[in-house]
Amino acid sequence: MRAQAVSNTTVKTDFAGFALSYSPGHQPGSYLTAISSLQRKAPGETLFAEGDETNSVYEIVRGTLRLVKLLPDGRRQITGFLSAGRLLGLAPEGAHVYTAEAVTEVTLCRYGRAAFERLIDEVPGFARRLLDVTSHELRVAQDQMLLLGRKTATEKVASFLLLIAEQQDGDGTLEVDLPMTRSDIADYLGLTIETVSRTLTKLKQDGLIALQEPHRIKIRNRDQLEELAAGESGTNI
Amino acid sequence: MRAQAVSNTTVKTDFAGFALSYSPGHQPGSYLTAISSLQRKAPGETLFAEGDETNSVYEIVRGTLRLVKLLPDGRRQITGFLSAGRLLGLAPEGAHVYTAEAVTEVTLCRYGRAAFERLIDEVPGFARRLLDVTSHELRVAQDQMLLLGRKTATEKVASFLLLIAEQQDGDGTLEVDLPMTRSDIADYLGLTIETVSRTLTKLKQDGLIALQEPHRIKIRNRDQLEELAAGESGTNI
DNA sequence: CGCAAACTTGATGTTGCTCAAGCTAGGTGG
DNA sequence: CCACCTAGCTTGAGCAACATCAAGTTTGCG
Repeated sequence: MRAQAVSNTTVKTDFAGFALSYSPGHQPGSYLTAISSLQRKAPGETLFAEGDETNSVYEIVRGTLRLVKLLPDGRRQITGFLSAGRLLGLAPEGAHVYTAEAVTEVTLCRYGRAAFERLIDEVPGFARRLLDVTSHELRVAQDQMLLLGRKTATEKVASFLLLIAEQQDGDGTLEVDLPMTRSDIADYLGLTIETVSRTLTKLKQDGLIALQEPHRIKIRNRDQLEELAAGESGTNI
Repeated sequence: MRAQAVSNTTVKTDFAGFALSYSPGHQPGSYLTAISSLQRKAPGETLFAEGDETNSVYEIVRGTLRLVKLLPDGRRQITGFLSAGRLLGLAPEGAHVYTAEAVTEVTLCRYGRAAFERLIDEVPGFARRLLDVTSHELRVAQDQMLLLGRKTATEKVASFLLLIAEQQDGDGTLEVDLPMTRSDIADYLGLTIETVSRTLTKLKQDGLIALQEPHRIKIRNRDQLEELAAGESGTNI
């Protein structure tokens, strides 16, 4: 594995950029393509499963992953969709607590856990950077708890669309690409496929979004969508 | 503020112990009572509110806090109950993303943010320790997402009782103290007060728990409660 | 002892789930 | 190149879990 063999100085620089990749406006993959421990996964493939030993840390170079938790009878909760620049596999306990699966074709950069751990302890400021990144993820997780526990189906779907829109462009277009299936969206929002579909149809009928193809939506009335997502109950028609 | 004025060496030792306080079996408060920046909150009092500037970091010495997120119309989600040894206020963004309120009488140790930040950067291994703690919190948050999104009311309540039982003793007794109200439990589980009450009554009737006083329950059949909590749908009578 | 807040219990209502059918699109083989 | 076939999406009808509304009851504090 190249990441482990590489000289300390080189790795240090890479990892520093790597951690910085969480800041807004970074260029995904630009600092990583130079490193050779790249890996690919086809849509639907599993990167690692819940319970697996954690012996690697990954950064996503391109594509989208989903993090999945399952109940014994098959009920599924997706705790997040990760795309370029995101880090995963950094579990201090010995085992992964979720399954990571490719949504689209995914390119990843893989690091040996031992080497990665060593860097955390040795590279000044690196642990701090990871702490900030993880704290941010925790904040996002808390927002998601509010969504799952207290928002209505419409509010959930509106929040989801805005979340995806935000992490895709940030600026003008408002054309949003949904690489995941309705089933994935449902399991992310704690709903069923049918409810997601009906809700999207309703948002379309109300003129808040356009839905040409199932995986391509356009936000037509961002303000109203944001009011819905925020849960200002007055707006819930 | 004493924490900021204290010599570097002293603070370093305190904070190291502080971070270590997350390991199982620590003695809450033992290393902190020596530091004078202690603070008390009566039940119901607010430590800080969502949106407030983050200018302090706190460790709980004694008592229980709840972390609250609100929707504009008043719907409430509790993202966690924290007790002795837990750290809060460590938000890398400038503002708190939840409100922290005392459930019971609470004693806290307060640190100035600037001093705390300095320590993260200067004390070797401290950032790493905080990273591990935060990663663990993230793992717990993901479990809670599974609960909120996919578990039934009975499964939620069973999970909650076991969670509280676990963080209270760990060993034999199985007598659990619930310092929070039904309303708090409901807002933690994404349910209503009535559903929580009915579910507890049902668990009592089925002989899984005993409920002498509203805030004191006894686990009578841990195995079956655990099956319920895990969501093995067969067991859901 | 009295009072307010919290809890329990019951009757009814509604959101979102389940079950069921049809539709659409993309990929494959003739 | 077209037709089929399958996975995914949409739509509809009925249902169930949990919410809401409404009393009562208990608890614990002053």
